Amino acid sequence: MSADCHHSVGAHPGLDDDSLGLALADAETRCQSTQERLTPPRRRVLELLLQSDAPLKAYDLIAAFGRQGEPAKPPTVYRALEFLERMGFAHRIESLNAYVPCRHDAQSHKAAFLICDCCGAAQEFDPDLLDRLSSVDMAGYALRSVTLEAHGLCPACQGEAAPS
Amino acid sequence: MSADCHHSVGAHPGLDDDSLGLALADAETRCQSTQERLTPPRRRVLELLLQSDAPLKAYDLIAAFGRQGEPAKPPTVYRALEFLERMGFAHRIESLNAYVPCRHDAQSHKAAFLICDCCGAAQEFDPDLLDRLSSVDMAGYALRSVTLEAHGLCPACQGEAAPS
DNA sequence: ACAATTAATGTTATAATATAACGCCATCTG
DNA sequence: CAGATGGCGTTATATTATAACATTAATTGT
Repeated sequence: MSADCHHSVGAHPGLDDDSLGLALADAETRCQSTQERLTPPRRRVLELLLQSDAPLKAYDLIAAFGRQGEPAKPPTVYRALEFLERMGFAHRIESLNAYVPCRHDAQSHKAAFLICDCCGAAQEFDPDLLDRLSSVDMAGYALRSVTLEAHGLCPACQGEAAPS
Repeated sequence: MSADCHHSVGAHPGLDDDSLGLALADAETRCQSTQERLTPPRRRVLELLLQSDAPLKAYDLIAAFGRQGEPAKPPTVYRALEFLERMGFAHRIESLNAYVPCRHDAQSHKAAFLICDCCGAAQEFDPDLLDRLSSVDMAGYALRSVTLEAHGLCPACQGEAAPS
C-alpha cells in the first residue's frame, strides 16, 4: 500500500456489532459441529479480523489483542491464526504477510484476492475460476489448497499518484 | 516440505552447464534490449536459481553466493532478487518464502505453481488459466501481477507417509 | 575530456515476521 | 481416577527483510 494514498479502504468494511455477533456465533456453531473448540484467544483473533476494514498483520493482532491495551505474546496469535486457517475462518494473504476473515465458503481452502497496491484494500472474490483448474493443469497433483493473489489498482485508485 | 520425504524433487531439474550458459546469455540479451544491466551480483543470483532443482530461500542464496564459500550480505541478494523479479527472470513463491527462475513467458508477471508439500517440488505451469480472469472477476481492478499457488502432493508423493 | 547526475553496490545495523521448546492446566477416555 | 491429548502461557530465538548511508561505476550534457 502506498504511503500517500488518500482513499479509504472499504473493499470489505469491518462488521458492526450485530453482524459481528452473528459471524462469531456462526463460527461457534461450525466448531461444535466438528468437535473443534473456539477458545477465547481464537475467538478474539477472529473478532479482530472481522472488525477490520483491511488485512491485518500478525503483529497488528498481537498489539490489539488485549482489551486494555496489553499485547498478546506472539505464539498466542500465531496459534490462533493457524486454527482459523485450518477451519477456513480466515486466510493468510501471502504477498502481504497479512490475514483476513474468510468472506466465502469456508473449509474449501481455496481463495482468490484482488489487492490494491495503492490503498491496501484486499477483496476476496469468488474462486469459481479455481475450479476450472483442469486435471491437465494439475499434472497429477492431489491439491489441498489453492490461493490466487492479483495485485493492481482498485477503481478508486486508478488515475491518481503512482503507487509505491 | 515434509522432513521425511524420500523422493527426489525433479519437477524442474537444475540446468546443466550448456543450458545454463544459454539461459544466462538469453537474459543478457533481454537486458540489453531494455537498457537494463545484468550486473555480476544479479547474474550470480540468477545462475544459482537456474542451477537449483528446487526453490531457494533468500538465505540459501546468501550462503551460496560466493564462489569460495563466503556469503553475500543480505541486501546484495535481496536487491538482485528484486531486479530479477522486475525483469520477469524469477518469481517469488510467496507461500514458501522462496525463489525460482521463470520457466515461461518472462515479463508477463503472471505465474502459477504446483507445490508438493511432501518433496518440496515447485512446478511452474502455464498460467493460461489466469488469462481467463474476466472483467467481472476483476471488479474494475487494473492488474499488474497475478500469482497462483496450489499446494498438494505430487504424483510421486501420493500414497506415502503423510506430509508435514 | 570533464563535471554533474543517476544507478548500482558495499556495509552496518536493525526491523519485521515466525517458531521452538518447555511446563502447566483443562478436557476427554478408558 | 489415571493416562493421554490438546490448548495455552512463557521465554527465548530463528528466519526473513529492509533502512540508511558511504562508495564506486556508468551515463549524460557540455
